[in-house]
Amino acid sequence: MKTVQLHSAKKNAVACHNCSLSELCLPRGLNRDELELLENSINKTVKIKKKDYLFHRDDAQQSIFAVKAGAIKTSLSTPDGEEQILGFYLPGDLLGFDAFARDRHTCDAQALDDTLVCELSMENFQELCGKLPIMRGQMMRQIGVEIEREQMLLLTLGQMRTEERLATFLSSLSERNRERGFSPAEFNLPMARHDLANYLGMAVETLSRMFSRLQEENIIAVQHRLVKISDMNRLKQLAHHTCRPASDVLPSA
Amino acid sequence: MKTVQLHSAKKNAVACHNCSLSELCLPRGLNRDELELLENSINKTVKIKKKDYLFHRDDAQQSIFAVKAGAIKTSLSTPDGEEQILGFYLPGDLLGFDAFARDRHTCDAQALDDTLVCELSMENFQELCGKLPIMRGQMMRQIGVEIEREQMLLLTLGQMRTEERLATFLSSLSERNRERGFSPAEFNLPMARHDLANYLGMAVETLSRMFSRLQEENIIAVQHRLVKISDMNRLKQLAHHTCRPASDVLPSA
DNA sequence: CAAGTTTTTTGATGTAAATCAAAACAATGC
DNA sequence: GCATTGTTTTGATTTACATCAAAAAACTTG
Repeated sequence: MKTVQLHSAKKNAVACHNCSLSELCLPRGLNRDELELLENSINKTVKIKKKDYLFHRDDAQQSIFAVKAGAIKTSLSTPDGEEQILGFYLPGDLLGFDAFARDRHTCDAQALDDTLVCELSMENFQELCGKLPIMRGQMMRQIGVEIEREQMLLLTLGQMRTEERLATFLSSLSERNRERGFSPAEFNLPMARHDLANYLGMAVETLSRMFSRLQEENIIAVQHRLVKISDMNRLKQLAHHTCRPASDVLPSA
Repeated sequence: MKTVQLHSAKKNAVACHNCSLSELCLPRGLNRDELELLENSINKTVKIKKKDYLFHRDDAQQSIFAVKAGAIKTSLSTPDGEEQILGFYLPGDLLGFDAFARDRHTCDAQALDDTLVCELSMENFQELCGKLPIMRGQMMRQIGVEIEREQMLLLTLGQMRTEERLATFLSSLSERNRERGFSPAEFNLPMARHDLANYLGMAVETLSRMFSRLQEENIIAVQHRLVKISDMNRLKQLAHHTCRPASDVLPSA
């Protein structure tokens, strides 16, 4: 349960320009020298075992991380032990921006599975941002993605009821898979029910019931962590049109 | 209800080094030339009337804004017209970072009252970030503040009961006032009940009942938008869930 | 592969908060 | 001043979801 020792393992390194995630990480328009500068700045393939922490709340910020394989969850916890999961980070996602306010992380980051990450030290991050405007733009874009993600979750927690929350989650995970060239209709959930329920602000029992409900309605088929979406249209309907109890059909004023 | 025409009004400008918010905006350690560069980059005192929009969702990002007087709310809305308020921006707060992901704003920003903002165009923002590492650091810090703020709200919406949510909100507004040299025990709420209820993810009626409850318990006294905190300890106890950094030391078990 | 542990699902019941309804209270205009 | 409109509070009722309880799967481990 201790934070993993980083700044290690260069073995098994894959150069950025060969990495399958390069389209996500690498800005276009870097010349040879700039690319080399970037490659030399990154500590490749740090390994984190399942349930180990990438960082803890109040840790001094060392780096920005990019997930290469596996999955990370970030969470805040309260003095009395309640936690709120803030995000799930899958291959291609960047994390660590939370520490910008105080140079210390504001949340915990724990591996949901054995995980590989690239590490960009803050020192190198600063240097890259100073020297390469393109890299700075790319980083700003990633920060924007982080802010947008949190805003969507706020909308979900604040306005939707439980079935809609799950439909929204499944729908956006499906969309994400599609964007990355995986099947949008069939995929494995990277997290346990407990974590997903917490993330979506509901009890595990409620989440389970909502899975059952979507299954009964023939919108999805679930077994364990495998989800098959059989009626994408209806799923997206549930996710988009908030089906208010009484009047779903409002006369357009 | 139209987005205000900006890039105007240099009249009534107050130079940055004379502005009462300078401690919030200005990084330390800028020399004469650097300060001048900053001052020339900023379009001062743009006026927005109550209920006008500073920007809309999908607007191309023109600028980063700093609130000088008044108040701004940002919100997301769903296709069916439900909205979720994401944040309230008071004097000294910066907003506009949401657009980093796509160069377009992801939310709406509306004035809750007649409001003054400073405007820093993205062009100048980029230039400052490139030329002045100190400014870049300051901006990164502000982005971190934004991320942290959203994370706290996620915890609030996901884990707390309604009374706790209100207690947390009042407690942190009080804290904010204290930090800025205003009374932590007596202040005016900058927003209507409707907006606060939405922000805190509850019905207006519930919010009203929670105000009444806190008043019955002699923790606060409210009349309209004026709030007096009569028992700060008990308020903070109720807001106990909230994890704040170093300053928040709770003496009780 | 049986025995234990953890995770997930299903069922019964309780409750916090939403919704419905209306009064009290401000703000605005003529 | 009184009517008009919008905001906030209070009360009665409903409900979506949490909680409690336990069975059923699914992973462990000897």
